Amino acid sequence: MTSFEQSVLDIVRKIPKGKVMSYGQIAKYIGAPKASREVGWAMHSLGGTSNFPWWRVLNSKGKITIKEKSDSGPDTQQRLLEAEGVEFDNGHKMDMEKYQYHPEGKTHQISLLGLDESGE
DNA sequence: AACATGACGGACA
DNA sequence: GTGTCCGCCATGT
Repeated sequence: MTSFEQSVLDIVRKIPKGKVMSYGQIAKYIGAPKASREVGWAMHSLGGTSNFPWWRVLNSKGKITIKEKSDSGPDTQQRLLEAEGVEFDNGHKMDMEKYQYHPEGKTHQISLLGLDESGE
């Protein structure tokens, strides 16, 4: 486990319920803006670890680009997100601007969505 | 060591 | 808005 992966896990665990972050955003937050693929690889390594919110991570387009897997596929990820209140458009995309989590940027008035951001 | 691939992202057409 | 290409970085063959 590299320090990079450690950082990724640390950040992803801080994403509150009902919110998401993009691979590139996480990489940038860590200090390696070009290592978006590394973040993706880190998630791949975890391969559906249930005790960690891997599903709150998607690409900058708000699209689930995860590869089709048996245990943790795109369907599973979308289902988990919708279960947290994330609305998907056309059944496969979501409003990134609306649900993206900003660790430092203080969450805006997301409360109007009716989501309980205090729920970790 | 070299080449191909990938849970990415941004620039272009 | 969609499809393709190129750049990045790590891994697998």
